[in-house]
Amino acid sequence: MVTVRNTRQNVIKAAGRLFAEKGYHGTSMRDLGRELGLLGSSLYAHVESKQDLLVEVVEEGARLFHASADAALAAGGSSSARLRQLIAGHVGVVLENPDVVRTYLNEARMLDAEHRSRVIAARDAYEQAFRQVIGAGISDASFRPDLDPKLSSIFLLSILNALERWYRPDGAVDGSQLVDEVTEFALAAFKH
Amino acid sequence: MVTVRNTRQNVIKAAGRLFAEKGYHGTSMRDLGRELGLLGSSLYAHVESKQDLLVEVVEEGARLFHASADAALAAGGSSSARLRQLIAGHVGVVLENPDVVRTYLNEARMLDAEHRSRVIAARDAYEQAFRQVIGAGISDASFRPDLDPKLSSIFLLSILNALERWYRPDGAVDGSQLVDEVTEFALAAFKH
DNA sequence: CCTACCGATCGGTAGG
DNA sequence: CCTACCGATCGGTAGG
Repeated sequence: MVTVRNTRQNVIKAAGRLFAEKGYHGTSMRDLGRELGLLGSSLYAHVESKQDLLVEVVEEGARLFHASADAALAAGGSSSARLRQLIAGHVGVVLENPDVVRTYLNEARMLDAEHRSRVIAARDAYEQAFRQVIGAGISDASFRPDLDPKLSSIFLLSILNALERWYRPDGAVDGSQLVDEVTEFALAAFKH
Repeated sequence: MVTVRNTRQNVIKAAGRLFAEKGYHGTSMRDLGRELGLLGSSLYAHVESKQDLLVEVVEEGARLFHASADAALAAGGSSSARLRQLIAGHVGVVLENPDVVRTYLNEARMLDAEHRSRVIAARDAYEQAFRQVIGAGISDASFRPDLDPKLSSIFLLSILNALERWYRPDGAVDGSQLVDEVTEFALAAFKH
């Protein structure tokens, strides 16, 4: 049996796991210490505060989604191709980082006002990427003209953000099928 | 200035408000007492425990959605008419009971295992109502034949359950417009 | 619904 | 990362 020293990074990772599972306020520093094999008070050698841990996890979530949207838009292609990339990227972020994503989506509201408003700004920017691609698809007649870019981006993101609530990788649907199903559903709603 | 005595019902209502806003674990009995103008300890004249309050709020949420689905299916009509009723009913429940719904959707996982499994069963039954109507719509050729009833009911419910996260009644979209927009989006995804 | 508490647990610190 | 704490707050109770 090997006993390994913890790093700041794996403390943050374990915090994401517990925040996702039991919520920020439902997780004590002693819970987190137990998860890592040390005392709650020892965590302060790695982080400044409990809030600090939440900030780190949530900001990682924001970075992941931002990077995904960046890559999707940089890939170029038709508006529907870019929309497909946005969807595939989002599903990938959710499936590969379930704890970070759950904390990002459900616990960000527990942040202090300053950090929370930065998260809201990041989410708005992310939603703008979806809205612009949908708007472009309407302009070039890929999508139906009566589509509302704002509402339809919210509806699509509602589907994508809810994945964390029900999708289990050991179920009947694998990751690439999931991308296909969400994409087909969205494009069916968007087309003429 | 009048000082009114509290009832069990308005204690539960205030609990829903705070649980929705700050989360179950983020709300103390003293917070709730302050909200009602009494001491935290005085709440125990109305309820047995803090968990008891969560149970009451969450079970009310389950009842509201159950009643909505019941009414929608009892109204009869074509499969797409029943789907419209399910959607309108769900939106109505969310808009008229935002605190109860937010607690039902976000805090039910904080319940003890026994109550939580009952909530999960109630959600499954509710999802079944959507799934059956979608299945009927596929059978009678109202909806496209390649639609997956299970996944498409989840996608539609994702949109409906996310309303609590973004919709504000003082915004640009009113309740009946919201029903129309969600309905149009879903039916566009379902049609041939 | 208040007074007066209870033991347990919370986030966090000093010093090593 | 541990020892040994700290004051504050937690859910809850006895008795009125």
